[in-house]
This record gives sequence, C-alpha cells and structure tokens, in this order.
Amino acid sequence: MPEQYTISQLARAADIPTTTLRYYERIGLLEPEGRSHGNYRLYGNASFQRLRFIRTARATGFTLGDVKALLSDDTGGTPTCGSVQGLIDDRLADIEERLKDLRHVRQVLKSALENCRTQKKSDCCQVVEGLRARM
Amino acid sequence: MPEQYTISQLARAADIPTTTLRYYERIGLLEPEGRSHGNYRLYGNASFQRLRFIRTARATGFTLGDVKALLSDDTGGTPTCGSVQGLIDDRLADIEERLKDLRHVRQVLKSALENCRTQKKSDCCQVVEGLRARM
DNA sequence: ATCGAGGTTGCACCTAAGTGTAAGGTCAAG
DNA sequence: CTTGACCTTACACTTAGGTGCAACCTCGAT
Repeated sequence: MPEQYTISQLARAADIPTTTLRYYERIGLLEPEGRSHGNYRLYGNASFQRLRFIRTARATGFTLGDVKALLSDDTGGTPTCGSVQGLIDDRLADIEERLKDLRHVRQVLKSALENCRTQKKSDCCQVVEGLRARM
Repeated sequence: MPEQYTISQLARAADIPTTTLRYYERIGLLEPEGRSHGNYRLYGNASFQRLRFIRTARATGFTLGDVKALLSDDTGGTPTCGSVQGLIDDRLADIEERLKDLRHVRQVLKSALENCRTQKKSDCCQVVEGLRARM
C-alpha cells in the first residue's frame, strides 16, 4: 500500500477512471490531499479508503448525493446524526424491498429460462409470453 | 377491467404518468392500439399487460432497451432466442451479484445503526467511520 | 533537448429516462 | 354555446453520472 498516489495510480488502485476522479472532485466528493510541485493532484490512503466507500455505497443504491451527505465533513463536523440515521433507515427499507423484488424476478427468470430450454427451438421464445404471464 | 382506455385512464390504471406513456410511444416501446374519432390515443388490455411487464422489468434492473428487446415484435417475429436467453442470463448474473451486495450492505448498515443507537449522542455519527471500516 | 506518457484546465457533449411548456383541438356538462 | 377537464403535437429542458476534446504543462528516460 503506497502512501501517495497520482491520479492515475489511484485510478488504477480503485479501478475508477481518472476522469471520474476529476468529476468527483468537481462535485466536491473527493478532494485530492494536495498538489505536487508541478500541480499534479496527490492522493493518500484516506482518499483510497474514501473511494472504496464511495464505490461500495454507489454499487448498493446510494446516490452520490447520499454518499456526500454520509461522508460530509462540510456540514460542520457531525453530519447531523438524525440525517445519517434517516438515510440509513431509508436505505435499509429500500434494500428489503429490492431484495424481495430481486428474489421474485430471479424466480421468474429462472423458470422462464427452464421453459426455454426444454422447449422445441422454434417456439422457445415464448419465454416472453411466460414472463408476461407471471409478472 | 375496462376494454378501452384513454391515455389518462391507462395512466391511472398502471400508475404511470401520461407523459411517460407518450414517451414510451416515442421510443417505440408502447404503441396505442388505435385512435379515437378526435385523435385521442386508445389503449386496450394488451397495453395494460405490456405496461405492467415494463414496470416490473424496469423495477428490477432491465433498461427500457432490454425491455424492448424482450418484447420485440419488430425483430421479425421471434426476438432471436439466443438474444433473449442471453439477456436473461445476464440479468440473472446481475441479480445474484446484486443480492450478494445488498445482503452485505444490509448487514453493515444494520450494525452501524445499532452502534449509532447505543452510543452517546455526541459521537453517534462515528457511524460513518464504522461503515468505512467495514466495507 | 526532446519524446512520449501522463498531467492540467475548461468546456461541451453524452445516455437514460423522463418532465415541462406552448399553442392548440375535443368533449361532456350546465 | 361556453367552460373546464382532458387531449394533441413539437420542442426544449432536466438530472445523474459521467465522457471527450482541445490546448497546454511536466516528468523521466534516452
């Protein structure tokens, strides 16, 4: 684990394009920790951690706005406990809902696929009809 | 179940704004079944079914493009069996991935919230630190 | 000293999935 | 026969989350 990253090193480490890192800076989500002699952005491990947090949160339904709120250093220290709890509660509710949907759809898709496989090639794509019926 | 819908009746029935219905028509996803005397769009039960399909598919991660492909009457009858199977396989993989993520995050959020509740008000919002550490 | 990889900025553009608006036509009730 | 709710079109705008480009700067190796 390096101590210091240029933008492309961080990009590589976190598997996020440099353009996106600049974008995150633009929207105030991830500031570089400093600048080099030649004005290159410099990031440290904190940035790397923060980025991983952002990536995970994004991948699981938080918007960048939410992420910003969750990580906000800017709302004067504490990001207001209530607001954080609220965000988390909302997300948990979303997640339950989403899990339910996903499980349902997985079931539907699986049986559709099964249908599709056990049918004569020609009318195999009645799949869609099947889906339509079952949703 | 009515036999015939105006745009706003269909909108109400399917809980989708009329503007969105016109948009769906614009992108070739849902054509009205005909027009009234006065050029009003007329939809039937097939439209209603199709809309429900669209809504469910959308809600579970298909893009409108996917949905169009899945429902396509336009690719010459069969929407090419392989392409449908491919789409479904892809979606199933996504879904598994997503389920895994969601379960993980749910776990993390739950314990974060727990932490948050059992802590002194003041530093309750170390939640975020907690999250960061566990992701 | 110069070359190429990688960095900087600003600004415009992109996709998905809509939403809003203006200017007008239709329909049923009073 | 007018009023108000609902419909039509065309076209512009929106939001989130980026991507692309031009024009220029920096750094390490040859």
